[in-house]
Amino acid sequence: MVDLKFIRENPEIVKEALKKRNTEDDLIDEILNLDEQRRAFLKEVENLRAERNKNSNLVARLKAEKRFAEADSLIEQGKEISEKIKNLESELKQIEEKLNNKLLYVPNIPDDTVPYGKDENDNVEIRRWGTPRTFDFEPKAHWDLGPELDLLDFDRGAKLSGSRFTVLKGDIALLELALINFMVDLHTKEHGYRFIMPPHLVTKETITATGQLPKFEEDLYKTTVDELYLISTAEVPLGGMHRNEVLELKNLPLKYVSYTPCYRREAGSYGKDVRGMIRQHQFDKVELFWYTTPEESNEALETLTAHAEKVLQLLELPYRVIILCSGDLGFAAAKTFDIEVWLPSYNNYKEISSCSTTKDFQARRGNVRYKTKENKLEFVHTLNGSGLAVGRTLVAIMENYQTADGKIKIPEKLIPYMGKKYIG
RNA sequence: GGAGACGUAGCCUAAUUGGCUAAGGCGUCGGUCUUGAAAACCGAUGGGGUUACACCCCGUGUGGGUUCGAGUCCCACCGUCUCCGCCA
Repeated sequence: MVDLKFIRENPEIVKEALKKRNTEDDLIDEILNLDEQRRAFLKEVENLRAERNKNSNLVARLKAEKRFAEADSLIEQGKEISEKIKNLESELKQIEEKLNNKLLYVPNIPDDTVPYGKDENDNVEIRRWGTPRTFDFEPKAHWDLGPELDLLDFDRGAKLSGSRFTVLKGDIALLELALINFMVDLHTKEHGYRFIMPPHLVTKETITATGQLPKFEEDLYKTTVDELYLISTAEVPLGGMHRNEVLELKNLPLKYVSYTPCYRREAGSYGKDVRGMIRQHQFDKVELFWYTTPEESNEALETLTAHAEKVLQLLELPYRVIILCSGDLGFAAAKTFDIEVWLPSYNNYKEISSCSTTKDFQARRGNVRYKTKENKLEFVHTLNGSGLAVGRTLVAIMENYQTADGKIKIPEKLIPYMGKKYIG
């Protein structure tokens, strides 16, 4: 959530930010208008409340002095005041609800260092690592290789659950588990994260705090009976854990790593990545999440991104890092680095991690604060990043590590987790 | 699922049968003192309205209600604990 006060005082900056995101509409003017109405009503209500308070205090004093007749006449006056307050309050409440709802639809303001751009074509490459392998045979895409080796079963995935579901079988399922363990080990033992296993079903309040609701309801799976939402990323429970809490400065930064499946309806991605298991309704992801101070959050984004990159380096998978331009930035993010891994089947780099700072955007929505050295309560900054998307890592290994005789070599670092050097 | 107890500020704990300003402690920050620290003492320590101050409003799990007036009374919901039931 963007600070209402900030919008009020800097409407042009906020409008400009929205324009850079291609989300220009009259949202800001509506908010300013509602805010003005709200404050006008508030003033009136507060004056009446002050009058009521004065009145009832006087009643108490008169009664104590046994001046009952005078008290009775004040009680009559009090009734009238209360009636007025009641009416105004209900109008005020309606305005406030409208205002708050609008505020939840305002995306985060891009950081100054975010390049201006319209869409993904304007993202800027920052660095590359590794060199894509040159094959002395025709490499197969994972959607061919997987079924041929009876490791990926797209047909049965579709039979069980429809399109964009896949069954992982045998060694490839074990490789998925190995990857999860490998990533969690790295982040907990080398990078100092605390491992968290959160619920996968969360309340509306929780998923609103991280920014998936209310704007992206159509992308979420929702249970009907209890109105719980399936998480679309572990960012949701990790970012919701400290909702309405005050964190201790000495405990910051809090660094959490989590493994969860992620459930996404992928509404609006029809025709995108339809082959194979690049884009699924359910996929595993190891997620990194930070709670930190405003002073340290810029550097934290670099560190978090480096932690995600480390996974690819250890697996010796070529990748590049790009910074998202303003037009491609996610709703809650102020700045995002995407890590893209080399995929032979795409003959290109493909997103495997997205590392973002939301600054105080999520903390404001979730009311997560900390006490500064000066003893002030302030919103923390939150960051999140995939470390990594496990399914896509699996695909990258299958494609990049395939052999001429149609097998898959296991990356050096994963051999201890797999107990073998080849599968297939 | 059933029964009971409970929910107060960053934390812990008070508040006659509804009545003036939610008291006190701890922690934290600032100050006095000190070579430095501790102790002691003083002050500060939720949100909002007002350009800012003065001032005012709100804030006792959430939302309603009763009342001139609600931490206190009533209703619903959420959560925690205890016991019972069911269950991998």
